Amino acid sequence: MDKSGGTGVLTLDTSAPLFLASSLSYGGGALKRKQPMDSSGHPTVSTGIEFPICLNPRRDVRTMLLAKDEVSNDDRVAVGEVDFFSGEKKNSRSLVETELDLKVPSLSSIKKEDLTIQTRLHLQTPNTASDRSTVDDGSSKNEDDKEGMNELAAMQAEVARMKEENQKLRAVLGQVTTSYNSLHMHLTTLMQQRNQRETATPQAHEAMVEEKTDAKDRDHGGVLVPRQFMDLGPAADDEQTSDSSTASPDRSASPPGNAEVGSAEQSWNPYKAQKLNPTKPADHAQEATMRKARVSVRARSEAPMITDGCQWRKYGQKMAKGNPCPRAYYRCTMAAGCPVRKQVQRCADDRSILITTYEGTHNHPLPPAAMAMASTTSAAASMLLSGSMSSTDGLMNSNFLARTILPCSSNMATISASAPFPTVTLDLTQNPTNPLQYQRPPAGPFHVPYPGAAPAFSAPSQPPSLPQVFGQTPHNQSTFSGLQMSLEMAAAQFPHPKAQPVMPPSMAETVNAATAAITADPNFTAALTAAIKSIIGGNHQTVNGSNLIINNNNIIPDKSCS
DNA sequence: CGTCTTTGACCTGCGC
DNA sequence: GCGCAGGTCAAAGACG
Repeated sequence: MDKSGGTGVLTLDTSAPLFLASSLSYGGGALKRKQPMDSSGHPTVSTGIEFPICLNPRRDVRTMLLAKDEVSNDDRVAVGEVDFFSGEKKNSRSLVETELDLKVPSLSSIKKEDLTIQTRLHLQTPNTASDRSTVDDGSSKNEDDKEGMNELAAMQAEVARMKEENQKLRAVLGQVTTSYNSLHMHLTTLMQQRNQRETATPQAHEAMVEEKTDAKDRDHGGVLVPRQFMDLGPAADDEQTSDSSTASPDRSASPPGNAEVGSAEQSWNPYKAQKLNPTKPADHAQEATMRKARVSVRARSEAPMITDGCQWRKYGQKMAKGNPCPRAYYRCTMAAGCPVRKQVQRCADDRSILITTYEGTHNHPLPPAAMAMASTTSAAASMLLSGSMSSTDGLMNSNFLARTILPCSSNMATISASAPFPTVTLDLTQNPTNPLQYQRPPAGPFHVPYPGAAPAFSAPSQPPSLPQVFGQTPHNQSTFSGLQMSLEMAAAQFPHPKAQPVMPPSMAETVNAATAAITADPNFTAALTAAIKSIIGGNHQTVNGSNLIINNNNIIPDKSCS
């Protein structure tokens, strides 16, 4: 086992199936066979492919990896242990697992849950070596067996208790996450208003002051979310129920005086919205920004479009300049007035690559299969909105993320934040050398709620679960080659000289801020990670929109696709 | 008959 | 102001 450059990439030998063990273990157990040791006497696993493990380093998450060929039937021996919190390779004590160990038949069935939430308990006798020698001696074997049985029984009871505690902690984590989202969105709103106030005309400034006052009043009501997300939240649900008879949700059929319906329409069509309600330019600017935040997915697929769990209706098709393949426009039809749209277009150079660009946030409950994209796009939208914060904030966040998300790195190229619209690009086209496919994690409290949505809204009829990888038809399955948060990019603030000629300072600043905001947000990280948690492999980053590829801090123009 | 797709027209923003 | 490109609308047709 090795750790690779502080990126959290574990290098493993996959010639032997791995066991991902929980951390409940105790020393002093019988070790019936030797394990390979490194020079420092620590157990080792020979290197092979890179196995990215995405963890939130701010949580004390530790993972042991067991090589199957190092494990006997009776005793499973931990051959390595990495502390993801510090990034250090811990003293790899020989540990004997208990029944809590999560044994999985292969890497492909490792779940994110296994990697992110674990409870740790070390009950280690003071002198492991003496225990080992005692066991190996065999003279007091019966006595040891009895003690072992007693310990085992105690451990089993402890395991049950810890499982319960773990569940409680998960619930708390979910609540904290929700609260954080709400606060974050409020902060985002305030920063938006500040930025707009700085650039607004005096008249607009006055309007902003009034708007802020109104917002303050609303804040006293306990709702602290940007306007669009308010509109797309429960209020939008109200619209959905009250206006469900409307056959065409995108038409301007909103009756006068119905502010919520009108705002939903506004978010859908900002041009009409400005005509309908020209008195609040700040709101519309913000809505437009939110609406324009995009998530682009590049995946290899022969299908006309990827299956992401949502229902879409095609409403247009255009020939885009520089691409012989037409661009199709779809809108979400799972609920009336849902503002989410997507564009589907094939890459000009490689027509096997399907580029799907999502825009907007769903205003309705989603099936688990659709949660991946929904979480990703909604989180991206909110985080990209945060990207408009000052560069100082972006710098702060980038440093923050550099400290915190490095272990979350994996090998896929994905991040983009660029003009004209802030965009996150998930490049899933890199052919995976290790096409691992995670199973969908079990439903849990940790999810990315709709940004700014009240708890009531985050509890739809179908409880949100961790996003499932949006799938392809079985015969034409897209494989994610890996996800890579733009960690090095943000942390280094584009230090490489090559970056300068191709990226104007303002653009770099924008990308930095957006990237920092995106990656510093644990929810977005979680959403993105979960959305493409089958990602493993590849090793480059892209900054799309600005047509850049960022690879190990080198920024090069991306002319592959239009 | 309802839903969805197709496709030309229209609208808007932007650069010149 | 004009042209271009991106995005959207909406009528017509296809399909089950």
